[in-house]
Amino acid sequence: MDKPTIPSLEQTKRRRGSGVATVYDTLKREILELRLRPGSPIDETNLTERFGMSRTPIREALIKLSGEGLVLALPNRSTIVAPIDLLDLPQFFDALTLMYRVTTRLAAANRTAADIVAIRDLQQGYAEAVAARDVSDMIEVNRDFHSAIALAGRNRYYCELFDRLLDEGRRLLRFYYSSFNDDLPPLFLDEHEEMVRAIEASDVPAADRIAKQHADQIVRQIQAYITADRRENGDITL
Amino acid sequence: MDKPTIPSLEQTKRRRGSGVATVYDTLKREILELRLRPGSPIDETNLTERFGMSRTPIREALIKLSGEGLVLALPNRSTIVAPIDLLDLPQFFDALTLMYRVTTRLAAANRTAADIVAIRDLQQGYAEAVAARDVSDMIEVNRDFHSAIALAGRNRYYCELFDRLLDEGRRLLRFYYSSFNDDLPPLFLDEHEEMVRAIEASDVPAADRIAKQHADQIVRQIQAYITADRRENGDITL
DNA sequence: TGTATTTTTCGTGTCGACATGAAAAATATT
DNA sequence: AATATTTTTCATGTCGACACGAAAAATACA
Repeated sequence: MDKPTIPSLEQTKRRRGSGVATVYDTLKREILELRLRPGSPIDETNLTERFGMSRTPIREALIKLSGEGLVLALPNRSTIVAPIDLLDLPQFFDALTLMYRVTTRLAAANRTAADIVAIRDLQQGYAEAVAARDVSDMIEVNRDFHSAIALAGRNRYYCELFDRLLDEGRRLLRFYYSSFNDDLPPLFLDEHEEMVRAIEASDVPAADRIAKQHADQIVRQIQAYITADRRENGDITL
Repeated sequence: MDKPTIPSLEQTKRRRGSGVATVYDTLKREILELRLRPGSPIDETNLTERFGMSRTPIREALIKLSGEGLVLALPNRSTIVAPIDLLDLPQFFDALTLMYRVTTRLAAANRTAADIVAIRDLQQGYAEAVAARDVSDMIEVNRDFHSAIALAGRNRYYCELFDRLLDEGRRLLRFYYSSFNDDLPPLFLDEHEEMVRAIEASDVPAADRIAKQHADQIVRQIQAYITADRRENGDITL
């Protein structure tokens, strides 16, 4: 098994303080893209060789990731990539739906012209990813799109929780789409467009309605996948 | 100025792994109780002497605290205790109110008998703190009371955000009550009692209504304090 | 042969020390 | 005297090494 990309073997003497950031960003991305399998152990000593730095900055990056729930630190034992617990899904869906609604409402109420530009930009990027049939990009841009909406709502508490949920959702979506390798995931372009229009029009009730509808649709899709009967030997004669 | 309590000068060789936990717990408590003033710098070397341990575990504790927003790490400069930004208050109140409602609703829907016992226990503790006129205890037990309700709601995402908000609220309440040294803060005993009853009766609409009412009252009180006219020389003849 | 006990392995938790860069102090300049 | 520049200070960022403890391997025992 080949290791995920080694980010910098060139020992060009990193900027002071960039060590933790590098490890943090790299690992976070790999975790969210499921390149690090949920539940798999993370060995500090390995990372030492991989990133070409001492254990201290690696350790600090892991602690930060642990604070965000992306890894799980087992005392005196190796840290592991946060498992995806399917039993937590109902909680997750509930929180996700609420945050979709609250952030979209607030965005409709508080958005500035600059916010609209940023949101439209990301919506455009999403459309391009859809056109290019690039599932990876679609997932990532979709996340950024909703995060930008939350940002326009101007509530850092919601932003933080929502970002965490969206990240967790990214892992779920990866999990979900990985089984439809050639199939394109459903396109949210229309709903996104409606959402942006409601925000731009400062129409809070409409924003709330569309957010709820959007959340419901996503939840339904993931649920459908999870509960799908994937037994391949169900029909054989015994 | 005397330093806050030195927790362990006895060098009884702490258990492995307890270092970070000690520093984390101690600092967190001191921050929430405003014994460490918001915005004041935290010197790692000082803590080294104070806790009698190397900088590594202290550093890791600070990183954890930073992840929870309790301290702010300035790159290449000293970490500071998270400032209380009064401009963030509207956001804070909005999120707090929503979380009060959501967690209380969920508690009414999902509580077990054991949850009720735990909640009643804390309610009892709050009553005792009120009777003893111990403001510190009141603030702390009040926080635990609502946290227990959230726990009964069985949604870890809400629990996490709510705990953070309650912690931040603890600092605000401390700030608030510190100016009424001998005055007792308003007693929420009745509202708490109503809340527990709604949860016990699994009455979601009632739980929601009381939670909202409770939140509104707290918000109004803090707002009243903040906007209070504290000019002491307003009436002098000039 | 299967289970209990000891030994070994090896990764984490902690330590002391050095390097770096930002703030403060000291000096030079107008 | 006031400002600009250099020097010094010192806390942070990073490093390599040791210690402890848990899992795994090896051994003893039934």
